Amino acid sequence: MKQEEKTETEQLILEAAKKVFIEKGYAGARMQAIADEAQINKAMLHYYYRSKEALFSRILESAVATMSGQIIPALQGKGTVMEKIESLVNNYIDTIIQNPYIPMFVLNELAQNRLNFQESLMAKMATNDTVEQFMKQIMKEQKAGILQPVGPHHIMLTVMSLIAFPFIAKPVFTGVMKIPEFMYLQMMEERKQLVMEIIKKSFLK
Amino acid sequence: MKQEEKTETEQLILEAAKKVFIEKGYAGARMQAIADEAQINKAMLHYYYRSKEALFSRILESAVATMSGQIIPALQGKGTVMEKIESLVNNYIDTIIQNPYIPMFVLNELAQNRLNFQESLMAKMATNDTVEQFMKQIMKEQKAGILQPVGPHHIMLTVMSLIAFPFIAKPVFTGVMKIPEFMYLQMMEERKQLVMEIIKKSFLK
DNA sequence: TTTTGGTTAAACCGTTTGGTTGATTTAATT
DNA sequence: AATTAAATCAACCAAACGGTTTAACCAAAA
Repeated sequence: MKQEEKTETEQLILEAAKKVFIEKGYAGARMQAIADEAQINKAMLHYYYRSKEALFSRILESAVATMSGQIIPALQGKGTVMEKIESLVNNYIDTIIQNPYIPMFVLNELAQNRLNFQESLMAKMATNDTVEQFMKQIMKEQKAGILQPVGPHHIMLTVMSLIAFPFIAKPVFTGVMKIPEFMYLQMMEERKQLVMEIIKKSFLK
Repeated sequence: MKQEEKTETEQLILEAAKKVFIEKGYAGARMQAIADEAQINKAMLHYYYRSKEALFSRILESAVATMSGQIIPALQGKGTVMEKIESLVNNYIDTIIQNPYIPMFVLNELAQNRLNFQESLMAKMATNDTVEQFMKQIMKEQKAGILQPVGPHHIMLTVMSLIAFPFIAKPVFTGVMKIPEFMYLQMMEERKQLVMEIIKKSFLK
């Protein structure tokens, strides 16, 4: 067996852990539940990943990678601010439709700040000035009279709000308001266009 | 001692429980930690509130009451849709500034749906048709040509996104982006005006 | 004075937790 | 066929958990 590629069991564990950790959170997740989900023995979890924390940080990092993998490329390279935001909105919503629980998961861990997750994220951001560059581009286009003179932080925050919150609030729709799954998905698809209209009307001069 | 009003200890317990539950979530919260926070004995927790679940549901219900106490009144009575939204935005942001962890807490519990929290919320909504009435008002103003013809769900979702998400993302600002607390608060104050501008530009004809 | 109810600290209980162990099976190598 | 190392398992363990009980303490009410 090659050491480079993961064994089937390792993959099973990762997928099971992802499901359980995202569903229950770190404290609520049980190693036995992960083992059951992966249909393996509990000892295997510790055989492949030393501890609950080690396994968890793997899952958390892959979730962050999924998110930043959509955000960073969209904001890089050429193109106007609006073009980049449009790319961000489309890519991000598509990605999250397939992993709807990721935003809540990451924000939750960020809030609890288990073992300095905040600082490790900060370090990752520092080595990559994409966001900072994008903010500078916003200010440049504001001076050029293309964009409204609104604080760049507010613009970023607004975009993220419009994209991410609908997924965080998903249980409100499917659970409390009893809106069926397919209708919720349809709303999220419609949202790409709506969000862009909102952003353009709000921040374009 | 009067039975109607809570004893000092009961209040101490509730406040300690609120802090610990909101900080750590249900699974992560420890009864001993709540007792320590309240500076009382662990036995007292069970003396006043029978179990962890009972204590937790008290906290959860009060959090929901705080939120719906701002949402429901703002949407009732006379006034145009925009006037109601403006009242909602101002009241809600003011309330959440003082309880910034409530939205995350409630949405989190909704996502995990511990012991049918979703259904109990749904029942509470059904006995109060404020939201439904407000949606009808939106459609009426759309037919009257006051509002853009956007799905009422989208409008509600957009408003909630713009209001609630910045608080859910607070750790990103104060933790990852190292924005100081006072500057974050200042942003939230600025947001009342900005959010209304965005909503008016987006949904008013 | 006696009684009552809030309060405390500590010991205790049954269960569940993350984690370990040693033995056993599997699969590739010689 | 013999050897070896990786993979898997059931059983186990110490610690921590929510919750209970006990016994003593105290202030106010009866």
